[in-house]
Amino acid sequence: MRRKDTEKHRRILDAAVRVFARKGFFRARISEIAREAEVADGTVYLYFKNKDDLLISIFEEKMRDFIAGVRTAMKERPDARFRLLCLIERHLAAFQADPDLAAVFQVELRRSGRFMKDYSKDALKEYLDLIGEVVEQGRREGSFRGDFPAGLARGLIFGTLDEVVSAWVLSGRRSDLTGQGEYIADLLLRGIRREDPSREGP
Amino acid sequence: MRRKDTEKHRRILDAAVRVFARKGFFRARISEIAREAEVADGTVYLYFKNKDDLLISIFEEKMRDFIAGVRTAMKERPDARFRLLCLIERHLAAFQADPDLAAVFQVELRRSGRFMKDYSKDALKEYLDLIGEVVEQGRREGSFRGDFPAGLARGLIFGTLDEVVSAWVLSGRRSDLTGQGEYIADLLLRGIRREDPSREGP
Amino acid sequence: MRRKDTEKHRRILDAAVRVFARKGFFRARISEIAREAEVADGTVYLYFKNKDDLLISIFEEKMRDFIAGVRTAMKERPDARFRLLCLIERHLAAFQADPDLAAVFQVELRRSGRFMKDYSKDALKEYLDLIGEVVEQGRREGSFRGDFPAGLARGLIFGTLDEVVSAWVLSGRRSDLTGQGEYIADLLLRGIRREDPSREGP
Amino acid sequence: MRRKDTEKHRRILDAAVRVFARKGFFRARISEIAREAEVADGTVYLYFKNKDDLLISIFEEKMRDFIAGVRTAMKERPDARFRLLCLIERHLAAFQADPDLAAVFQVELRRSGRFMKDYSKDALKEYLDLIGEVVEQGRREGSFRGDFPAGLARGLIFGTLDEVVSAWVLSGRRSDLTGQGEYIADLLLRGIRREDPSREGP
DNA sequence: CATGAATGAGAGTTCATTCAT
DNA sequence: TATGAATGAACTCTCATTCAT
Repeated sequence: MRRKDTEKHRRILDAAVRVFARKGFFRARISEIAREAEVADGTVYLYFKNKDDLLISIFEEKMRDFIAGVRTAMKERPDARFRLLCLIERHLAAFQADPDLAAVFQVELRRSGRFMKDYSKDALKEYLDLIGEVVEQGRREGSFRGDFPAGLARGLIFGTLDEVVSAWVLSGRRSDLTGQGEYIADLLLRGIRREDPSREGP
Repeated sequence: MRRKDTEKHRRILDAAVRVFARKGFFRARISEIAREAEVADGTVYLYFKNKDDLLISIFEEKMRDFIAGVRTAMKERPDARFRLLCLIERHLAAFQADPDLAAVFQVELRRSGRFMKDYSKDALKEYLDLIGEVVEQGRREGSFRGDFPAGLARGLIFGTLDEVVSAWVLSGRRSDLTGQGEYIADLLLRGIRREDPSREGP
Repeated sequence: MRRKDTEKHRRILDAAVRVFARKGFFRARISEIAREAEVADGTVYLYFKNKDDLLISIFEEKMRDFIAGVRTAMKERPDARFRLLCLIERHLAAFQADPDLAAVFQVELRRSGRFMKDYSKDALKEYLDLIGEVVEQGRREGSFRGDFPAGLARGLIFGTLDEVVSAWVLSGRRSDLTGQGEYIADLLLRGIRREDPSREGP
Repeated sequence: MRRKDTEKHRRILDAAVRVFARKGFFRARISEIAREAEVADGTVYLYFKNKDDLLISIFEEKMRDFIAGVRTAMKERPDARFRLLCLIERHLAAFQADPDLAAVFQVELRRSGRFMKDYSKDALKEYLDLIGEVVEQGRREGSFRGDFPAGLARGLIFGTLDEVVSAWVLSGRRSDLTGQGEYIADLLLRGIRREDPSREGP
């Protein structure tokens, strides 16, 4: 029964992502999400409080899974620079693999700042914290610069990734997103890595 | 009477921009737009066919004014490179000056591709044509490269500007948009200008 | 100015008959009536209190003209039987000559008994009285039977005519209405005329 | 659950008949129909597409029931002449038993020919076909004349019944409708029956 | 847990009527 | 008088949400 719950919950959430991406939040109908999830309309309300909660849950649950995935993957890479590269690649890959999710994250969730501000602070903050941890580690290890606020580096990294994905979504998701990972990593690392002292030598 | 018509039309359109930006298209209520324009609900329908038409009209009328402004300003600058710089600066300045308009253009109008595809082709095409004219001029004058499709240059210029503005809107419209004009112009010109032959000399 | 008033009043009333016949009372728009009468919307309200009043006025004014016409025509025919024939023929001819008016009288005015009951009693009563006068005259002259209530004869005559016209309207106004006058007159007269005593003689 | 569906559907339809008869189609409010059917406003739209569909459904469903009833009753009467009498009596009785239905059929449904022409052709045609079948049978049996188009007899029968009911409705539904059945049957049969050959004998 | 029929608040829109010009 | 732009009440219809089964 537990498993069944989880499975139905997941089906509804995934159906919601597809319908929100296809129709936009307001044009999406609960009945259409229910039909696509192959449950009754009322069942949606056994798993989610209301339509808004469905949107927020998409954000929080997908973020939680994503963050957990990034943490796991990063464990295998001790070096902060590689951990950052890993994070960047996973960020891009996650959206490239699920363009509907990308549409919902980059467009629907931003529509009215209310969602981000009122409800979804925690999941976003956890992601920002994860980025912050990598930056902090890089500083401790001496590979990242320490001469500017750590929050700035965190914002730079997240902001760049976010803008790249938004541009990709708004441009019709035609180009290759993951292919840009290396360039972005290179660009970002040039900005935040400590200048190689060996280059300064005589 | 003519002036009054125009003035009320303008008041409703501007109120719609504000309300659409604040609430999003779907959360916006005709009654709120009417109240903000200080007219009766029914008056909105004397000037616009329906709620959708209000959104489309914002696009078309603002675009028309913007394009007319760019054309006028460009007349004073004979050189294609300066004309391009002028266009870039005006594009950024227009949105910076009216952040609500930016929100409507970059987010609301994209929601369902239908608007752009079904209704607002003409106004957008006219802008793309204007950009195309500048490219064409630059090629005739010999200052722009001619070794790739003209449409590509046009798309590069519009796409870059559009992405920059979208990123600015989605990031909360905090940064300075016009300040980026020179960099963008520099970047774009590096891509499309003809290599200076004098630098290749002995 | 008096003439102008009258002329505009008439134009609006005639336009209303046409539009009511074409669209039905509820689908008819004041703006359409005004356009068809070539006056401004507001002008309609200088001559009629409101939309209902327009319908009632059609009934009352057309009835008044019709009754006046019947009275004039009847004066030339001293005999009650010929007067009745005259009335019948004019009743049918009036509607045949103006099918739009027929549609309004037989359908729109009946829709909700309210009009007939609340507003238009007088004009209708005057017509019933006119019929009653003819019946009364026939009785005095000895040509009509006197052995049943006068009101019954009046009702028989009006009811028959009304039913014939209604059937004609509802059937699409295709057949010839006036052509039925003689048969109707014959039918009615057989019912109400005094049996010819000469036939009873030995 | 099936029974409940059917029962609510029926309640709404019957309430609509009453309210349409009382107020006319345009003055009738969905909210009033809902209240009279003891359901919520929205429930009306679970069973009927819109207000127009409600009117059309009244026609089609009542016609279907009526036609089925006539067919059943006619089975017990093998003779075409008695079958026609049966049809006439049921036609009149159906409306006499439900004067509200009569008002809707004879007045509301005719208002704008659109309903009859665009939507309700099938149900009406089925009734005309039923009448046609009786005429055809009478001809085969030799009791009805065969020297004029069959469609004419069908039109005569339906037209007469329709006019009689319309007249009854428009005159306030005061008189006895069913009582006229025999006269109407007699009248119609005199017109379409084959002259009795025995009367012609020597 | 699951269902889906029922609910009813609330939206966009129309159009009879008014009134400043 | 005549106008027609402006009004806003009132309508139909949608759809998120509930709850008896």
